[in-house]
Parts: sequence; structure tokens; C-alpha cells
Amino acid sequence: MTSRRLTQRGRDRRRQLMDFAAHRFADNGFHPTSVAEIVQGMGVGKGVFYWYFASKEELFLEILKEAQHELRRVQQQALGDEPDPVRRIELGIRASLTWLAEHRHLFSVFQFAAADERFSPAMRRGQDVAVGDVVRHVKEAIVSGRVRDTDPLVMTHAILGVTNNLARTFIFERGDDAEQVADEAVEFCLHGLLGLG
Amino acid sequence: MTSRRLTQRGRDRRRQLMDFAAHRFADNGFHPTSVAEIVQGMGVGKGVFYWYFASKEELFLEILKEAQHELRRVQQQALGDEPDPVRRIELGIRASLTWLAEHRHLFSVFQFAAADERFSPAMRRGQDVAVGDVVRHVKEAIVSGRVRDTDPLVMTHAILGVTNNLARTFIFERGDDAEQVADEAVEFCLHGLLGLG
DNA sequence: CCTGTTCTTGACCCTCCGGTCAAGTGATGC
DNA sequence: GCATCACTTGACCGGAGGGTCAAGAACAGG
Repeated sequence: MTSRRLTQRGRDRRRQLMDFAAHRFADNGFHPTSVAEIVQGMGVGKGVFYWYFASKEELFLEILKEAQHELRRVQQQALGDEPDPVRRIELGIRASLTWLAEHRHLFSVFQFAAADERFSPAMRRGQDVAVGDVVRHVKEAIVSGRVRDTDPLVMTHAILGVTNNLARTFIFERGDDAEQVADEAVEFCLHGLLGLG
Repeated sequence: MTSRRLTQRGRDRRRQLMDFAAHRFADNGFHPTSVAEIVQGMGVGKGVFYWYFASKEELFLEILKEAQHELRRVQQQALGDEPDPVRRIELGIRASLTWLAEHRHLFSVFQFAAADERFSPAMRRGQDVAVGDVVRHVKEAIVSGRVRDTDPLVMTHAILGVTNNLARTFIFERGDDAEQVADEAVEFCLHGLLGLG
């Protein structure tokens, strides 16, 4: 149930369930992962699941929300008080890729959430926050004259597209080093194909 | 069943089923869309479905394969015999976005296919073909000195990331004009944030 | 100890779903 | 008109999966 009073023991169980389930979801997707599978994998009875979560859906949403929140926290922390907006964008890209590399299963969770009608609203909400963060830096960079004057929203989504796709392809599927991928992502976002680097 | 002998009437039914199912899949996803729902929506008995397809999974794969094939056909056709590799990349982006705008439901199908473990291999295969097409132009562009010398595979995935994400955000969710989005996608891919356009 | 609360169990329920099949119907060709 | 093949029907099956619940175990606090 939502907001149940939990002891330390309870909070630990809840954590275990969320972590374990997140990995199963990442491997199989939401629908193919059954509650029975989750509780069996943890070696507990089914009642445990429904003691901590109202439904499978709620559990997924909790995992999603927490992951989004955590990613944003890491991004914000990476920015520090960097004054240069272009550099802030770069730092955000780097922080995101590093975090995603360390939490690949949560990247998968994002993918599923984005695809599934049931979760896309929640996904969108988090995405909008991220867009809001980046778009602010882009606007500032345009004002400062460092970036050419084009629709900042387009630029932001282009940056996120590059970041996500490079993460998926090179970090996930090929297992490349996050730092290196980050270098290339930043390079492309700043200069495109033709720029002189 | 696979490769059954079909009359014209049969081929029409098959088309109808694929089109209708593609829209349902796009709206609800693969798992939540039941066979019963599909045949009810078409006003036919369940046997019709299994006369034309061995399973729900096969149907989905057929839809996916056909969509990938069609998209590629349109891309290739758009290139014509354009000699400039950079211009070829641009034409490919434009053709893709135009086609995606006209077949939004198939874009959704791609999203689901990419997320679902069951279909990601098929999805990957099509993706690899697309990557192969683009990477050839990028390499050629580098040789010709028009594009800076960086890993062509990275550039290709960056381009595809921009294209996909802008399509999803602006064409899909906001319903913007494909041509205009294409202009911006091309602009970003060529010059990034800092380039002078 | 005793009592109330937190947590755990696992059998059970019910619905839904992918897939089958025997029995038709409608064309097509001879 | 008859045989054949292409197609259609819809009741039915087996099983899986989300969720419930009555009964208990573990752990407070007094």
C-alpha cells in the first residue's frame, strides 16, 4: 500500500524488492515479468509483494520515479556553479552518460516506460524536467552569443537524442567506456558533422 | 501459417489485418493488444486470424519487417543518384522524417519493437541496415574532406539519434510539420550548437 | 510474559488470453 | 451439379498471471 508505516526491516525489504524487480523489468520488460517471478526470485511469499506495493504497476512507477530523480540529482550535482552555459551542457552530458553506464538496467527501464502507454505520462513528466534544465543553459548560451540563434527547444531535444542514442548503442550494446562516449557526444553536439572541432 | 497460397480476397484480408493490428499495437503495445481485440475490431472470427498468421508474434514481426523495408525503400529512392555524400545524408534525413510523419503508427511499432526483448533482434537487424547505409555516406564525406575526421559510426548514430528524437518530440507529440523539423535536424547534424550555419 | 503491530506465507480465485478445431460457407473450375 | 479448395465461424481448452486473504511468525514495547 502507499505510504505504509515501515520499520527499518520493512524499508530494507522494500529496497530489495525494488532493486530486484528493476533488474527483472530491465531484462524482460514489464508485462512478461510476473509478480510470481519476482517473489520466487527473492525467495519470499507473494503476500510480501502486496504488503509493500499496491500493484505491479505501482512498483514500476516507483522504480521509474526514483531513477529519474536520482539521475537528475547527479546531473545537478555535476554542474556545481559552473558559470559557462556551454560548459554546463557538456558537464550534464558527461554526468548523464557516466550514471547511465553505472545503472544500465535503469536505462532499460526508461526505454520500457517510454514505450508503454501506461507509463509514458510519468516518463514524459521526468523528461520535461530534464528538457527544462537543458533548455535553460541553451538559451543562456544563445544570449551570450556563444551558440547560434536557433530554437533552443530543438537544440535541447537534439542533444538529448544524441546522448540517448550514443548511450544505448555504445555504452549498452557494445560496452564502451562512458568517458570516451561522452567525449564524442559532446564533440558532435558542439560541432556537428562539419565543424572544425 | 507462413507462405500459404492466397487468392486476391485472401491477400486483401491479410492487408486489412496487418494494417488494423499495426494501429492497435501502436496505441496499446504488443502485450496489451489481444488477438480477440483485433478480430473483434475487424468484425471477424478468431479463426481468420490464425488462417493468415501462425501467432500474434509472427504478425507483429511481419508488420515490423514490412515497415523497415518500406522506410528503407523510401530512403533509397530519395537519394537518387546524388553525388555529394553530405547532401545524401541530408536527403536521407528528410525522407525519413517525411515518411515517419505519414506513418506515425509505424514509428510507435518501432519503439515497441526496440524495447521488447522478443523483437529487438529483428529490430536490430533493420537498424543495422540503416546504419550501414548512412555510415557509407559519412565515410565518403570524410574522405572527400567535407566532414571532419572522427569515428563515422559515432557520427551515424548521433545523426540517427537526432532524427529519431526530433521526430518523436516534434512530429509525433506536437504534430509539427515534417519539412520544418527536417530543416532543423539537418542544421543541427551539420553544424551542432556552435557552427555558424 | 503478554499484547498489539509489523511482516510473511501460500493456497486460492477469477479473469483473460493465445491458440485449436470441427463444422460450416462461398467461390471456382469442370 | 458436384467436387475442391479457400476461407470463416465461434465455442472451447489449458494455463498463466494479477491480486486476495485467513492464518500465522517475528518482533516491538510494556
